[in-house]
Amino acid sequence: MVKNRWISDLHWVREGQQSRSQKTQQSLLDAAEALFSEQGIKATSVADVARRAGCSVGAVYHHFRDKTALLYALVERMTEEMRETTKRAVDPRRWEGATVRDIIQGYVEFSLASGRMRPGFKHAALELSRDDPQVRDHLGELKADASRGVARLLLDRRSEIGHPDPETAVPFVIDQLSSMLKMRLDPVLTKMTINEHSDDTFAQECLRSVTSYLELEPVTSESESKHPTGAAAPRAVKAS
Amino acid sequence: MVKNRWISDLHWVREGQQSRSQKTQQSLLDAAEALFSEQGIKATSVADVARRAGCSVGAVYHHFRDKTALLYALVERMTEEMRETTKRAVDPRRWEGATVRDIIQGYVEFSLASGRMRPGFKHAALELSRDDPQVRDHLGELKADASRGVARLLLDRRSEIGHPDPETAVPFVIDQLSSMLKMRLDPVLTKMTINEHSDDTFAQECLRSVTSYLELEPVTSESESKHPTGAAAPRAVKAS
DNA sequence: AGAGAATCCGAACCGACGTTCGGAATGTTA
DNA sequence: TAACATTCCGAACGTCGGTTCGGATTCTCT
Repeated sequence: MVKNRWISDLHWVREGQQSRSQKTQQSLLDAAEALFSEQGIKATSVADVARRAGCSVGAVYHHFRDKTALLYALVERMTEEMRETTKRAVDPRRWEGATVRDIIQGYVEFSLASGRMRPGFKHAALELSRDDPQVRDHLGELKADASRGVARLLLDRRSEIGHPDPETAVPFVIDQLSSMLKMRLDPVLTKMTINEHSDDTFAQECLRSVTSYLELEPVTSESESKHPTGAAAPRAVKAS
Repeated sequence: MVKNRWISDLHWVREGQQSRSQKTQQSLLDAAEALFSEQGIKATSVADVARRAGCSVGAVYHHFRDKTALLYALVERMTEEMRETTKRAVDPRRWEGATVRDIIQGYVEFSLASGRMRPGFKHAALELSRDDPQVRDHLGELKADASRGVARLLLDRRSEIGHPDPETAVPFVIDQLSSMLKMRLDPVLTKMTINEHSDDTFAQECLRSVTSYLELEPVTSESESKHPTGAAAPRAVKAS
């Protein structure tokens, strides 16, 4: 007799008793993530997931109440990761001594690099958020958190900013940058642009745009390359 | 006996003989467009379309070879419209005497206004282009055409531009603007921004950003309000 | 009016997919 | 090893939606 106990907070995911259970649960999640990101959510059947994970449909339903529970578990897993990553990335201590310019550059490079991880699944999550307002708000809040974090970093350096109204300008540039990055990172949306520059010139032009909009003082030789000292900020993947 | 003649160029849409036929074909297209934009493509069944159009499933299949034919016909209808609209919008004669600033402002206002027409269906078309590379390229080319049109208008006025490399800078700003506009216009993506300004301040800030990036000369009283003289450019819908 | 074509109807068909369930296989405990 | 729980299997079921098809209805032309 199976104790039908679902972990409500985790959206009807069963808590395994044996180590065997955890292993298949992970492989199910991995398989689902891969398939959802490759083919989309609706196009992936439960049988597909089971086959990819090397187990049966029954096993899927042993672990997850239904197909959407699998989805929610995946979204939770992903957002947890992202929350951690961005939390570290916008930690003020990490950016001590950095200029606005450094931060912007780091933001662009970081977004390009991290945005290219799990691109398909991020898209699948967005697909899910079309129908599910709860997921939409969840992801929106996550993104807004990150943006607010960067905004705080910049506003802490408002002495560098010549724009008359930094409270308006800073959120604006951040949205500006993240919009461009989203377009650039989405394989479908990319087709909608006319820009075909490498990541380097892209980052450079972003920097130039922000510099002039925020009216930062021009670069002096000594204020250059003030990247944070500790763990280096992730660099953009070089375009081939 | 029905002559089974499909119009291959129009993706297996039947050419009606009687006026009655054309009427139901139109109402089918209208119903499909409404439903696709409301619920998405996959979530809309053929029976739904038939019901909304006030006819039977059989009628649907009398006019369209299959469900995707209906889709293609709709995409074709939409792109035809868009092509016309943008062609008129970027006509150089329309912008005689206009400054770079005028054009940017017109572009933003125009995009805000036209982007809010049929938002759902545009999204559905994007959804379709996920799976169908042909549609993706088609829409991409359409968008790129528009962008190139605006770019040409701006490059024709390169004497106003202080940026050292207008060939790079102009496509960059256009992608920048269209990215922001896309985010602002997509109900899901909007959740991903921290900016909650009205259309007016948004347009204003866009203008400011572009002005400083392209290094345009500051506004003089006489160069102001040089909007095209003929048919007025569509204005942005005022935020309530 | 009447014959033949065009149009439309909707019940029936069919495959795909989510879900269930009885039992087999595997692990755990005594 | 015996008894019991956990985990897993996969055939079977029900639903849903795209598609088909034979016949009813409407139109056109003479």
